[in-house]
Amino acid sequence: MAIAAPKTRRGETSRAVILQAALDLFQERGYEATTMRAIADRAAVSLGSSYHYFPSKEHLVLEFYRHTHDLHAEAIKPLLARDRDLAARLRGTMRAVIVTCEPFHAVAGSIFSTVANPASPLNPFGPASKPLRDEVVALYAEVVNGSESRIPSDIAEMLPLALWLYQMGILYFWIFDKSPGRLRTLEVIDDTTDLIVRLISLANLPVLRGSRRRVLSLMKSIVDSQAS
Amino acid sequence: MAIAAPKTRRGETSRAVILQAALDLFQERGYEATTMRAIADRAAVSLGSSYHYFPSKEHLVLEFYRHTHDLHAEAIKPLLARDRDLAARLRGTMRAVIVTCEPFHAVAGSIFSTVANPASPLNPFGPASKPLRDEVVALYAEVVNGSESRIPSDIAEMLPLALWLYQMGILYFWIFDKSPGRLRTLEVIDDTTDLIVRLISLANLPVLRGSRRRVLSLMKSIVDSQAS
DNA sequence: GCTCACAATTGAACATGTTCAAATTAACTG
DNA sequence: CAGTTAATTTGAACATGTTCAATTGTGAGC
Repeated sequence: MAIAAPKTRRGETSRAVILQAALDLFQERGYEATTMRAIADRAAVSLGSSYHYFPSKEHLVLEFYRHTHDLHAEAIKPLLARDRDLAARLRGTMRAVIVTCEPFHAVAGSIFSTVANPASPLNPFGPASKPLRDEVVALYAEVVNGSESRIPSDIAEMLPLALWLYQMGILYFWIFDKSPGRLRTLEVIDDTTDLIVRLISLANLPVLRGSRRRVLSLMKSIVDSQAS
Repeated sequence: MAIAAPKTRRGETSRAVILQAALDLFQERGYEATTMRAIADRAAVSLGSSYHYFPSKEHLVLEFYRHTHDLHAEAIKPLLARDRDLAARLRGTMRAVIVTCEPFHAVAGSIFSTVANPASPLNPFGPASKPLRDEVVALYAEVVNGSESRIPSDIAEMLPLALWLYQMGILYFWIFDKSPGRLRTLEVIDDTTDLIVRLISLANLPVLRGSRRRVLSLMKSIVDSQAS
């Protein structure tokens, strides 16, 4: 799907310059307001050329998404190297998500809806976004595994995927957040990360064993059925 | 938002005929494949006329959504009148959702993404969809209140809204469900409704009191902040 | 029945995502 | 360096959602 990799020096520059123009314009004007013609103009390239490297406008969004992920991964490196407490790691990671995305808040609505569209091959569960999805899930695996908390293996197995979903939920909330400085989202992050860590520790209680087993096997079966 | 109510006999017929054409075509060909021109053609009306009654193609989707809700509400009436067991009521209601929507499965992806778009005024949390949202939440309130289960009032207060969200989650899963007869979704419904009922009853355990309070106050604060 | 304000209707025009066949340029081979 | 192949670039053409000024129909008040 990541069609038409450049085969030439010139091609590489073109691709890069188009992508940069798109990222800039998305940020300046938002997604809908940015036309493919405007992107081509700013990149000093013809309309057709843009389509040579990016099969659709949506594919540029996917690149945008990747861009923010890279920023995010970079931003939390120190935290993950330093802190061993699961709650702190999770909280820091989530805070970094929205801090990283803050410059794009105005655009994020369109981005999100484009990516969430089940009809699009770019949707988060589809094949086209698998590479990026795997990276994000791996990042959460590191958040979990690098902590000193001892997490039961059945939970640890599913947790990264669940946290990836959780991140999407937080982002969706953040998109709607009209509070000054998006402080509301930060509060929600603090509350929910605490809650998650607490629930994980509670999951060992005998009364919760049954539900825990059900939840995990449900998640597992869902993941498996999607994989096929 | 529901712009331009017909003021005339002729106007009413036109609106109805356009809507019917749209619903039919959405079902026959899917959302994207149905052009506004095709709708106008089938309705034997000009392109401009369609826009007189429906400000955009998305608004036709909202009508589509309302249509399925009405079907659903009708379908579960007997169940809600008969059965008093919460698990049964919830399970039946959810099963009816996907049975009702089954004819539209092919279209549902586009519908969902259109409606989920945070940038659209039609998104489920926005003002334009409030009337319908209120109806759906009220329906889940009836599911809960009509049961014989004694549900703590703090939970009962939030539950209908939570179930509305849950329904959207199930629909999202169902859209991706490729299993024959969408049996996978039915299984997931059975599992999750059981789980929900069980968790509600567990919520009275002393160890869970803290988490329960946190979850509910979090939900409440989110709802309140959205309302303003 | 006449008139007039307003509703309803129309279709051309516009903006924008996308496609494609043709032209141009780069890279490689002998 | 000449020639050939493949990558790149181009801009015109297309489809479709949307807008709007102009036209036509309708019904209320006299």
